[in-house]
Amino acid sequence: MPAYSHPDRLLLAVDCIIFGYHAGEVNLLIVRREVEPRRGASALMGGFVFARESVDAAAARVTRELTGLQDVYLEQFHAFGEVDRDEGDRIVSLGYYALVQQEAATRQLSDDYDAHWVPITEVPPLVFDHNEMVEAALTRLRYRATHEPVAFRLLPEKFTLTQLQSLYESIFMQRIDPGNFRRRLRKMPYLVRQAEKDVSTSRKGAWYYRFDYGAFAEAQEQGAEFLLKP
Amino acid sequence: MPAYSHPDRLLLAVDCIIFGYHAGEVNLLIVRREVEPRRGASALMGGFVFARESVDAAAARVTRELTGLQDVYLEQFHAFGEVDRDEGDRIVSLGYYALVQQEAATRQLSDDYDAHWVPITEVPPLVFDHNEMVEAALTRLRYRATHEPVAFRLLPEKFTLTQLQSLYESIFMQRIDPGNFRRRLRKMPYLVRQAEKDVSTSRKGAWYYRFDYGAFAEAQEQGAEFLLKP
DNA sequence: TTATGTAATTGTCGATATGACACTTACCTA
DNA sequence: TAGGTAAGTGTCATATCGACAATTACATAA
Repeated sequence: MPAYSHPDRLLLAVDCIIFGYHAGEVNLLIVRREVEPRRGASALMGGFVFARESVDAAAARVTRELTGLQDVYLEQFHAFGEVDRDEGDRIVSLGYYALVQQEAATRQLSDDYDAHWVPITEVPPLVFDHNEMVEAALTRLRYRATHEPVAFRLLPEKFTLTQLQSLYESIFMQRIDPGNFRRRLRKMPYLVRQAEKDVSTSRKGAWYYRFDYGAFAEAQEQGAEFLLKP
Repeated sequence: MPAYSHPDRLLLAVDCIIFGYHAGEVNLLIVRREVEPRRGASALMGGFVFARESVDAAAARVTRELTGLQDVYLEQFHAFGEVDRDEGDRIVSLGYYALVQQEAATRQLSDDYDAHWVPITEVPPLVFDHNEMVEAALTRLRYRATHEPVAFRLLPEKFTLTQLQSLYESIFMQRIDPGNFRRRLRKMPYLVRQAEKDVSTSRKGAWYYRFDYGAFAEAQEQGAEFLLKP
């Protein structure tokens, strides 16, 4: 079989869709391309997969290079492999999306890439098929945020239920009824109320909550399933 | 950036998890490996991605080589990229699952690969991480079959509702209440009853149905969403 | 001191969906 | 013609849902 005897070797890359959350909006971290083709254009942060590096490790490395953050939540969501998707060499790219705490990432942001955050509602034209990648990443994030408690990665340790609602409104780009949303939250024993309130946005103040991963693991063992629809 | 100046070139493959359905069971098409390492062991059908071929096209080609079928439903579901996943050269592999009509595929099956069907409940040990791939493919298939009308690809043109239920029972590996399942089906205007009955499994006979893709497209435009839970 | 406004939070209620299961239908065969 | 079996429908208590009203807490203005 010729396919096996003389296989072609290809360039394999990862592109990282890095999501943050700030002031009621989910944002996307984009960079200015440093290499030809399309040098200087807006793009996702990416990099090649090395021969002795797993693809997950490559995504983690690329994310770390830009944000300085370790242990970031990363999910691979799709491989993009049209022959002409890149304008130069043929490159197959694995799409990963990352969920980071925007404040922490911004603090350690590398200066080498001219990176900046843009709201996901105002993503500018990006190179190649990167806009398509962002859409696919959002689609996957929406699914994941509904079925797994991953969205909390975008929030600080302590957050209010109103913040959580705003986050979901931004992810799903739709308004959510506060009463119904909180009814769902009230049934989650792993959302534990803290002793303090956030008094920055209202006179009454909103209770801080924390996601208790231990309690969640316990609930899961009892057969409970996370489900949080917008 | 050294990553860009001297990128490594890798072997990129596709592996196809080919599902069929026969006699109440979802089956998996596996082959005997023709090349080292692990020549002769059971494996998924796979092949390398050529330099001038999209990854989707590679998956379609590999599926066609084995089954002789064109226009097969294929969905890419995950890229497997651990460094040591293959025992020989380092190969990154894209997982695709295919839904085929088992009878049609079996009729045209290539003799070159010693292929045979095994029930998904009795998948033997496969080479490398191929068992993991099968599990991941099933997980994705379960999601897709719930939210999109793809499972019909596994059935003949005309099928009975009991057959459809058996198919879903096999995909989800759980018993389904006939009354409740049929209540869901009854609300789908794009499932059209034919004039004939299948009298092979009961004295009463079961009405044949057909999935009307035109009617489904219409329903979708009206905002209807496909949802069929087990 | 009290009224007022606003965000936070809880409660209500009719409509709809769900799971468990009983019931009916059609038809061949003993 | 009685009985068995798969096919197919109906019932009902319970859970869930969306829409929206009502209440709470508290700082500030009057």
